[in-house]
Amino acid sequence: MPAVEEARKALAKGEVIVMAGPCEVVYEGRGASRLGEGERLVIIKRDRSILVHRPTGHEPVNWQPSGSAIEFKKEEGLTVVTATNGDEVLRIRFTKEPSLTLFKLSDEALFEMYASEEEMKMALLAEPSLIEEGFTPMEDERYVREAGRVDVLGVDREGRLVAVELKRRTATRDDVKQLMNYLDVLEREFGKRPRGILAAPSATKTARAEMAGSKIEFKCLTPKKCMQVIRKKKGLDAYL
Amino acid sequence: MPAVEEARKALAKGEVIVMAGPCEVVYEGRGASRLGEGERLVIIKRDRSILVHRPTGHEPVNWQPSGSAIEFKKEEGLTVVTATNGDEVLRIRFTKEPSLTLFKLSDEALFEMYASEEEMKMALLAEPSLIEEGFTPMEDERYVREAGRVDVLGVDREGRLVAVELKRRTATRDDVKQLMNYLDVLEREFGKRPRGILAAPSATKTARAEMAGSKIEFKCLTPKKCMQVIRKKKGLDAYL
DNA sequence: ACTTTTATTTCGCCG
DNA sequence: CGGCGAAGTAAAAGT
Repeated sequence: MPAVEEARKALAKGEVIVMAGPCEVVYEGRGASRLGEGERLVIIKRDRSILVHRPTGHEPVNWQPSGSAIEFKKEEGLTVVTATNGDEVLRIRFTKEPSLTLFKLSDEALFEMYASEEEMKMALLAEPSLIEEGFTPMEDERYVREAGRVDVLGVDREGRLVAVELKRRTATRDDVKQLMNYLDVLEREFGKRPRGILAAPSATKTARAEMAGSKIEFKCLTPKKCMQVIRKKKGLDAYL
Repeated sequence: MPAVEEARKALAKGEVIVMAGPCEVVYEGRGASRLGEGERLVIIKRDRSILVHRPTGHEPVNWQPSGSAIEFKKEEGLTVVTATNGDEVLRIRFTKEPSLTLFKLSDEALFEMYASEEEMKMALLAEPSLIEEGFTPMEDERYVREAGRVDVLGVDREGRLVAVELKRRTATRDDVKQLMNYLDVLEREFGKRPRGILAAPSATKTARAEMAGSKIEFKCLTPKKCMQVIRKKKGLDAYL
């Protein structure tokens, strides 16, 4: 079966196609690019995204996102692949017949990015100075009647009660309000309003405004930093 | 030959390796990620960059840039690939023996991004209003003694001489200075200082400051826009 | 659906 | 070499 036919069928069957061979590549769309003859890998995925990879560099030299219209043609005896997405066109012209490798891949797994909020808390408990010098955690996940759970409850160097709310991504105004809720309940319980610290990699503008108006403090804490602490801790544990 | 051995040799020979099979992927570095079992393509290039591609999505789910330390191992009978780059580690554990496809690719071609400056000039000559309404090009690449060449020399709607300098990328202060040079020479030649227009997709802050201080005008002109004009022109030519 | 923000951003130029 | 800005940014989250 000719390579062009085989590729069309494979794409229809949802297989991933890898073509390898000498080709010229032209892209025109938001920008424009030209790539002279050379040997590359062309990868076409089942969602009709396409990648052109040179033998070096971890980024594709050209590509088209998923949902592109992929066409396999023979033009003057040469195999041509075009991928059209709106007014953007990628055209790959193989100057010699490319090799064709097909892969039937099944992949339903969940991709989890970043350290989890749980891991961030572990890091914080292992290294309380991530919040501030002299911070001492007292309770992990303290249950606050009606309001829910405070991530970490502790005291600062001057003995003041501190409620810490952790977020693994940009903190929102809702997160600030939730922490305010905890502070309200804790104030009634202890007779004195605790400090409130929202620890997150960043905060939205509205969240910052809310914090400014309610005396809640912000502490920048990234999952990355937490991962470093956890790994350091692990390394230490392994050493001891 | 075992796949692990074969992969090592291929990498040493500068070949591009494509491994396909069910695997689990763990990344820890600037961030951290976990990807459960599923079938993926793993591409290892000769510059020791590595990509993990799921069957959909045009971006790799995990990767490591060029210059990573790539290791192929057998652990408890399973093939494991690790790529280490500084304190970043990518680990791919194949739960079944992966297929191994090797590609010997030679690619020395130049990659040209954007429309060329030449193409931008063609567009401008074909559609002078890209500069401003009433602009009329008079000379293409006018040689200015000692100073070099002005991209386009023309007159505006009020008959004033205009020197246009084209850049396909963000204009720098040096570009402004070059245009000023042309203006100086043209002023001596014509007895009157021409208008100077720098046409580029954007300008650096320093370039903008230099323009403000030297009465040089900026006209935003993108390669994309020029490509559109060229294509429209081509379409018209084909029609006539 | 549109806008804003993030990213293991990457990449290039500027200072 | 560090910092800043753009990218055919892409992709996710907020509005």
